[in-house]
Amino acid sequence: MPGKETRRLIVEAADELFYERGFGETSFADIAAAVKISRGNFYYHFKTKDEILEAVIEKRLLDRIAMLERWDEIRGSPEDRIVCFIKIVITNQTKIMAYGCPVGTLTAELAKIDHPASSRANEIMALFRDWLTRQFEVLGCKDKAEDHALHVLSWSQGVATLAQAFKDEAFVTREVENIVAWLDLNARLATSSR
Amino acid sequence: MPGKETRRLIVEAADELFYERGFGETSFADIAAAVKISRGNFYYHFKTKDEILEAVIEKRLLDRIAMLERWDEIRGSPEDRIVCFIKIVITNQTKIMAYGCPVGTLTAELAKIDHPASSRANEIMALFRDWLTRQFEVLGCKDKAEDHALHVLSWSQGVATLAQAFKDEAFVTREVENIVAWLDLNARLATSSR
DNA sequence: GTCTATATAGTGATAGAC
DNA sequence: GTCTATCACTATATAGAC
Repeated sequence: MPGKETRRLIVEAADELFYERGFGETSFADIAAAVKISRGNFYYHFKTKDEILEAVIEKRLLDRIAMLERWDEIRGSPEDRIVCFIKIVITNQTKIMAYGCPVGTLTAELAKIDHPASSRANEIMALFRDWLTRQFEVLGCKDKAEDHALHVLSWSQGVATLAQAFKDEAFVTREVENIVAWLDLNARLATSSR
Repeated sequence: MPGKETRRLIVEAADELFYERGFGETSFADIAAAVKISRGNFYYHFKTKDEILEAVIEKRLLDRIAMLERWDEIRGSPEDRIVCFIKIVITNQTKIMAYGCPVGTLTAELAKIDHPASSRANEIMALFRDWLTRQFEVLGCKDKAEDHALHVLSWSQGVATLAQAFKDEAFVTREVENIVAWLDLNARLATSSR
């Protein structure tokens, strides 16, 4: 069905534009122009701006779930998988330097204006937290698993914010080395105490 | 002169509103309403929205410079002063949970839309970086002073982002304890190697 | 210095032809 | 399912009276 295809294209374009410009600074006209459809047609697929935001958040959630499942399927230790997460800041460095972290900047923007979809956006952040917690649990960090998860997540947000502000590649590399060393230390501590 | 007073009130109100709602989501009408003046009068003091943004950034810079100078004047070690910086996330916890870090969220918003004042806003971030670098230098962390400065700054941004997303007070407290322990360790290493 | 009135452009959203 | 035309509203910004 070609109708669903247009809808998919709209969500895809909105996803990019919300990331690159922010939700508030992106207009229906911007999205319609990107998909090359009229503004009128736009409203056949989405009645309100909040509706398209909800669709974008849903897409982002599903994308991240798929990514984490791929990492789970990779043979390897939970430590390897946490390193996968850490290295996102290097993999996506160029985009992060330009637009920040897609998850962090959206949750911050929606929380600021107290938008109804704010809690929905937070689910993406919570998804990462819970996935990281599980990895640290498997690693053997029983009672500290969630603390460590939040620490790594918080670290990634801080690095993304400063990468965007200073565009300093060496800083990102150095911080990745530091946090991987921290992870190694905790992994060894957890293994030895078993 | 009462003219300067109105201008000051406008900048003060804009500063708050830009923090609480973001720059893009704050209109002249919002600011005028907060100061209780007409929109027309507003334009006597500021010709464009960028002009008031520049004034707000200038005010924020001066406010932070004054804060750091107060800390510098406090008798105590550079370690004590870095702890002052670290504890901002506790001092301003309530506001951070609602609106994030005023410095981090503004730099992120302006960088995203590639606003002309983006680099000006980054100066506030750079001010903290340079001040922290100086503290670490005095502490004796010669070649690692700036690395450590960026690490602490990045840490604060990460904590602010997650505090806003999860509103988890225990997380903030725990992270402060961790980074203070990290600072203590580095301070002792630097002192012993002198 | 402050006001009211207004110009102009853009926003989200709707109606109806094809 | 896609379009054009249009609505009501809000935004930044200006002109001119007081």
